[in-house]
Amino acid sequence: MLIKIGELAKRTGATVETIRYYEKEKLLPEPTRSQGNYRLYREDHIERLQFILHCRTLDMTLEEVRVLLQYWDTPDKNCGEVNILLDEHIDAVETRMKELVQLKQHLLDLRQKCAKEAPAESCGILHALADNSCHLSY
Amino acid sequence: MLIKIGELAKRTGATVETIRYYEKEKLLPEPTRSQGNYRLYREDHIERLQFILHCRTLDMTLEEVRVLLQYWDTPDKNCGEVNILLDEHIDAVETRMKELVQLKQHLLDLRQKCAKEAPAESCGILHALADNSCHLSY
DNA sequence: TATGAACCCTATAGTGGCTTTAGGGTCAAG
DNA sequence: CTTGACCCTAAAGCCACTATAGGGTTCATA
Repeated sequence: MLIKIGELAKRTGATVETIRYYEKEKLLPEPTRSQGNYRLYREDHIERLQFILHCRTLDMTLEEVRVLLQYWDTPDKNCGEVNILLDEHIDAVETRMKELVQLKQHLLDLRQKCAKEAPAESCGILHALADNSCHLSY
Repeated sequence: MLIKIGELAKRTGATVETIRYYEKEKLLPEPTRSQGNYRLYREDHIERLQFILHCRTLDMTLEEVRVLLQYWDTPDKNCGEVNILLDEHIDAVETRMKELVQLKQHLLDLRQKCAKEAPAESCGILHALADNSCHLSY
């Protein structure tokens, strides 16, 4: 059961362009072609693309995905590095979350400084952003 | 009191390259030059660069910064749009935070699936990532 | 048989916000 | 007079796509 790229896109939620991009990046193997030079995909292509897309919804970089796919392709290798990669990724997400909590507080503080419309000259927000002794910077 | 680009970088925490980039993007005005064609900056350049850098630590895009700088440059304009821009930006940060909370939970769920090292073949993480009925996707 | 719409192809450029590289010039100290 | 720290420009590279230009294929309908 062979499907064309548009069908693969529909089934996985990727765009056609993204699929071609992943092929160029060698994350997906080159599929066979039809007489008219259309790409023809099999089940295992669907599964592999879904693997990549899952990783991407988890905010992994394509480099991280590449590492995971290597394990995927060599099933008898020890998967210890998979755990490490995931732990590091969780750390990165946590760090980013903490940054965003700080960030949001800074933004709320800043927003407080100009409750009403006024000439920009007297706008507390612009003054706070310009103030170099301001404690907004990290 | 005129300073060269390296000194400006040191005082603001930007890199020399970023400063030149902001100039090319017309966020910073072209400074005067020394005889040897070195850029020479004044106090107001420092303040303007700090304004931009503050905005960037608040994760604003350079387009957003450009809007704010416009108010900065026309002090008698009404600052209402500044408030709107900031409110929208706070919304965006909140949205991203919620996404990251979800994301982290997904990652922790996933990490659970492989507590110990094992051949990749039997690694629960890889299986979960490949499983197309997996509920990890958004 | 002609034609039109829906799909497919390649190659290339653009996005944002820098960073890096290549290949130089300037300037003060030793 | 040379060394080293600094400065200059122009262009390419980064990531993960997205968009654009300019075509070719396939299939149903007129």
